[in-house]
Amino acid sequence: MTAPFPVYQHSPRPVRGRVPAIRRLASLGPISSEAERALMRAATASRALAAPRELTREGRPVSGTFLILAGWAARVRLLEDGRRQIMSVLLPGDLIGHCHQPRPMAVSTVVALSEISYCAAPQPIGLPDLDRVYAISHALEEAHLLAHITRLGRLSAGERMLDLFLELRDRLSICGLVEEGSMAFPLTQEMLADAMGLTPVHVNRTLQLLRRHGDIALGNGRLTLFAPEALALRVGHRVAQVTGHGAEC
Amino acid sequence: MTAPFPVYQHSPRPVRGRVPAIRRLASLGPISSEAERALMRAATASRALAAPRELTREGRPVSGTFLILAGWAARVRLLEDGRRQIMSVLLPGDLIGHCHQPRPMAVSTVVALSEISYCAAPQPIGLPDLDRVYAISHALEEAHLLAHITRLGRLSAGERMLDLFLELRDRLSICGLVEEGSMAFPLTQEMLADAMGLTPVHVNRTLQLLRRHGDIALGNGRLTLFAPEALALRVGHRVAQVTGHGAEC
DNA sequence: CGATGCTTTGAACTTGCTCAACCCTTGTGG
DNA sequence: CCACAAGGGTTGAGCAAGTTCAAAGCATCG
Repeated sequence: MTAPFPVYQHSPRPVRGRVPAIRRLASLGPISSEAERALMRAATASRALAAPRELTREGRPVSGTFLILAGWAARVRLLEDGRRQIMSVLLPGDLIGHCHQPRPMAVSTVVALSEISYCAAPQPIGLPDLDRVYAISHALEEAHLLAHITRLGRLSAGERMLDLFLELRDRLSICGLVEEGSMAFPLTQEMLADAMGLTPVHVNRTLQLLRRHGDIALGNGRLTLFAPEALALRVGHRVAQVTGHGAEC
Repeated sequence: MTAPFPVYQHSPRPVRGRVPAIRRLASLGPISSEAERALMRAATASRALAAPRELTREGRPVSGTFLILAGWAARVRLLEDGRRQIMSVLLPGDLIGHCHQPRPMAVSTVVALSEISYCAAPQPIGLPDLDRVYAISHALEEAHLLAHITRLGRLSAGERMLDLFLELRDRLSICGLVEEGSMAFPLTQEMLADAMGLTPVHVNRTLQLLRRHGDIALGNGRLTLFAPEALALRVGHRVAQVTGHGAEC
């Protein structure tokens, strides 16, 4: 009962990468046990943040790089008239505010979409593995932005949903957070609307179609994708991945 | 008649940053004369590419980092059924394929939208200025991606157009390519449609509205924005910029 | 028990899409 | 010099996708 991630208590044995966030980072490239220890140590000093709270604010100075340990967050932009756009969804193992330069300002506002647990990401100084893994993570994040642009620009409401669900599934499964095609899914329909550039009402109707069509099950904070490979084919979903020996760019 | 950029021949004297691409990079941070000479040298070995040709192909190995010297290009994604999304527009001074890691693969397809002139970007090895400027350029590019996501997700057709036009104006003026609010604008309405997630027909009608409203003049390869500050206010346009002492991130 | 937050429903409406044609300019070959 | 093809740009009419507003349903929680 002392483990910080109750969801994973039932994991049979303490395997390497049992913590979802570290599991993700380790999947991006080999990391030394020293680097892994630094991550574990950082995760010890975790902080919690409740649902609609802000972690960083666009234009404000930030105190460092954060690592999400549990829960979902998002980079959002708010327009004057109240319209909101979720620019990217941040999952366990994702970094916030990482960059190679001294960076006094945050580019984007980050809000918690569910209760989250996060920590300061360990400095990669003297840990080249970590540096490399951070860079790959950053490259992947950019790939996700590109995917989101295509989604918003050229996919219909139904395609958009499925494509996003597939991406989230891919990313969560790396963390070990998908079991039999089913995953915890804390987004409300309103958040989905803000991510997809739709209205909540239309999200609701689109979800109903997808359910009726037998593509998904969504409710009670869980999402299940049925025949995800077939869905991926249908919407032309591509998996963002680290290719070959290094990062994409 | 031997200058590679005929457009700038009339410039009265050879000022520093006379070449648009170098002018942009120099605007991102101070660069040593050594770094600037490296850029000039690289620009000497420029290559040309005609309008709908590809510079890199998604998933293909790439031979290095390129620097756009003149003309417009774009990062595009093609869907199976022929839909196309322009994910970002690349202008003189923009880098292609820059990243900190060994990068065997291109993340995105880059096509020339007009006749372009480009060169290999000089290696920043031993030139920390250049390294920093490249990183800032990269950070700005990400800021543009975020802006594009918001545009596609939450702005109406008219707002989208104006917001994109304003961004392009900001970026071109850094290169010294805007004169009295007017700039060369090589995009066809079809390309605009692919960038904005609209159909060419709707782009046409939206442009007509904007013209009638006295916001813009567009034709013969030139775009003029009337009262750009007022337009920026109207659509809530934000200028992506490098803040304070370092890069955004 | 009422309040709160999320989901669902209906009906009218608007924005943007589709298809199809036409126009205009530019360049090319007979 | 003209004909014609090709690549934009423009127009119209009908349609589909997504929005708006407003209300009701349904859990959970204090």
